[in-house]
Amino acid sequence: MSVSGKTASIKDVALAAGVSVATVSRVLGNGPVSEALRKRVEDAVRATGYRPNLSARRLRSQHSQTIGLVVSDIRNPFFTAVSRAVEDAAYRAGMRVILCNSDENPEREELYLRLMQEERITGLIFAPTRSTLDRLDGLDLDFPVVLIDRNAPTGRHDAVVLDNPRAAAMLVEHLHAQGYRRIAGLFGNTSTTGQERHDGYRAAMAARGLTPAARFLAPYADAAEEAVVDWMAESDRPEAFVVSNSLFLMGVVKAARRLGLSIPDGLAVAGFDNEPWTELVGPGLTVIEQPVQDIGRSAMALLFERLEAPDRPSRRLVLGGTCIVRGSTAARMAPVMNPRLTDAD
Amino acid sequence: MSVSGKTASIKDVALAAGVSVATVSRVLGNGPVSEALRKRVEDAVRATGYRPNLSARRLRSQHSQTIGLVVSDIRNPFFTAVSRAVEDAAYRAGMRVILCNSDENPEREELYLRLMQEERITGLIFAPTRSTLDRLDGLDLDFPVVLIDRNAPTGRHDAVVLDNPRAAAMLVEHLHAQGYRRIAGLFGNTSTTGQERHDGYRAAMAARGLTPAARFLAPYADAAEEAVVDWMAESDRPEAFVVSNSLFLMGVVKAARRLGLSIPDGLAVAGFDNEPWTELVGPGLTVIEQPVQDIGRSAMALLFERLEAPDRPSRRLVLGGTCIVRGSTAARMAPVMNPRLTDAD
DNA sequence: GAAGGCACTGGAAACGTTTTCAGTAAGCTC
DNA sequence: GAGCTTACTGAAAACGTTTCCAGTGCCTTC
Repeated sequence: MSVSGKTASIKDVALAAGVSVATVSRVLGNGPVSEALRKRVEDAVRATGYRPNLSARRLRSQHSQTIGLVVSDIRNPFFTAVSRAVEDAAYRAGMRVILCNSDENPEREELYLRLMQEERITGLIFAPTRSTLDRLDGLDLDFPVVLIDRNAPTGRHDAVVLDNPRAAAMLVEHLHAQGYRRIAGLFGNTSTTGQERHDGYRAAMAARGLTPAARFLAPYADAAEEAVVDWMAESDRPEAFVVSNSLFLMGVVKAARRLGLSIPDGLAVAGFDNEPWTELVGPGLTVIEQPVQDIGRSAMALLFERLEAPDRPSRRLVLGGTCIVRGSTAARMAPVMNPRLTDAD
Repeated sequence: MSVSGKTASIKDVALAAGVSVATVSRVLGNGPVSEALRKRVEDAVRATGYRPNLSARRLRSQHSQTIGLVVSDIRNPFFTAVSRAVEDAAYRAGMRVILCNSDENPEREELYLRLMQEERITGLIFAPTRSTLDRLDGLDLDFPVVLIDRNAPTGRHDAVVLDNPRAAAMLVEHLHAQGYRRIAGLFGNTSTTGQERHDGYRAAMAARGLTPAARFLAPYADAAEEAVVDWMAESDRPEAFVVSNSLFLMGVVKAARRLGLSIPDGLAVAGFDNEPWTELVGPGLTVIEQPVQDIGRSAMALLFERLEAPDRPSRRLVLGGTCIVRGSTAARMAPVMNPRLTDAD
């Protein structure tokens, strides 16, 4: 196509077609142009191998057509799925996505927020750490922000989140109905999500006259594994664990294996995120399935609505999760058959 | 910070500092500026809340500082990990990444390649379909391309790939050493990767006097599950499967479960990609671990080297995989103990 | 004390677009 | 046939930068 080394510009096309640059631009933008000229320009575009320069276009039109997406780590399958949904929606709308991984690190978040400003993004989809969430309202960014997964109750920004308290409560309810009583909880210590799930867990336990026992951990599988191993050696050894993400789920399974406990007899477990493998591990793991697709799509939808009506009051979209019951929470063996029930306190 | 509604430009900063825009630009770019003025400009930058406009900067400087990354699907954990490594390397080098999912669809690849041209990216990291790979040499793109995961032997482009034939051979060797003989293979039918792994499988089988039996499938877990279920009902029922990706691995595990076969006694299996969950499924799944981190980093490194020396001959970096042995390929029970060995043909 | 060099500075010209504005020609209306 | 539309077209002015070029002082050097 392009014969010379340099990429063709709109000026070259104009020259080749014998028209002004304005006309070329109009052809490209479907402006009013006579059929004859349009044809000539289109031929010239093909002949020169012209490709518009998006930087120039963005600069002139003051529309970056770019949305930012800042998550903690794209390798977290929840964010992988959400980001895929966001990207699909964006490309369908003719926009690009610029993705950043904060690693739950407020400094990196700040860095990336600055980057977003420099890119003049039209909007941001953001899963912030608690620390950044607190500062967010005072931050005057010049683009709308839609929070995902995490959310401040104060909410100056739009948000789409799972009904975390309810979801955690569902797990407790289910375990309770299956006969479990000593239900421990493991929650992430960096995000509001862990907090909210803990709240739901705590309330559901209390409502059933059970004493909550929760620990907050750094978001790594190893942390959960260690916590479980330690905890199972203590006097208030739990019968079941409710955990707030899929990393912890892995940690619990590993711990059970290390301790030689079978699931669910030795240790029942339920958690979050219906990843493909949760079905395959042991007897299958009971999880809350998040509507990841929906979350991504809705975040984009909220963003677009916000762009159209910048002054409408902020909205908080709360989506329900689905409890997928599998073998890891099968009905508890009758208490009489389990001497452990009476060995402590 | 910014008091007026509009974002401050370099002109506003210049005004506020009482200097020319050229000077502001020099301060920003660490050009030669007296200490006094530098100070004044820096204050003005803070006062105005100025953020450079990257579109303008890119347009003027003719450096997009952007690298493209086109993979089939970011939800494939292999690509998730690679993309994360690529992004880290890019941001460290002060560049951005623009990520696209082709879904193994040549038309989308073409679309995104066009997009990349319009973004004037400095380089592309690309995992193309076979179809696009064939056309790639004739495509005159105006940026260097580094292929990952997939690769044409003709190789006009740099590439970093796993030693696929060797890796597949390792799995066959291992299964053979463990006593398995009827080793079937499932390979992806869209990429060169499946092809290469098949070649290695085939050669390793032949070298041991075993007859290869391979099927090529669309890259979905379901496809593998069905294939296995069907195959196990046929007369040449395999004892073990070598599969070319983690989706197929899931499919095989599901099939085994559906057929009531235990792993490895009823059916042994080994595959690719050491994802966290492979350790947790059944007795643990034997897999080839790819150096994903390395692949991403090396791709970026190759890209940077290419940018510095555009005319150097193309290079192909072949990385070795590690065979992680787990229970799914435990030594085969003695033939006499297994009546099935003699029931067919 | 003139000439040259050095260190900084500002004006203005790019970069590749879109968009405003002012034309021009043709077709209608009366 | 004058006056109005209508439908298109091109020149030129942005957009926010970087960078070239030409100063302007001031210090050396002879």
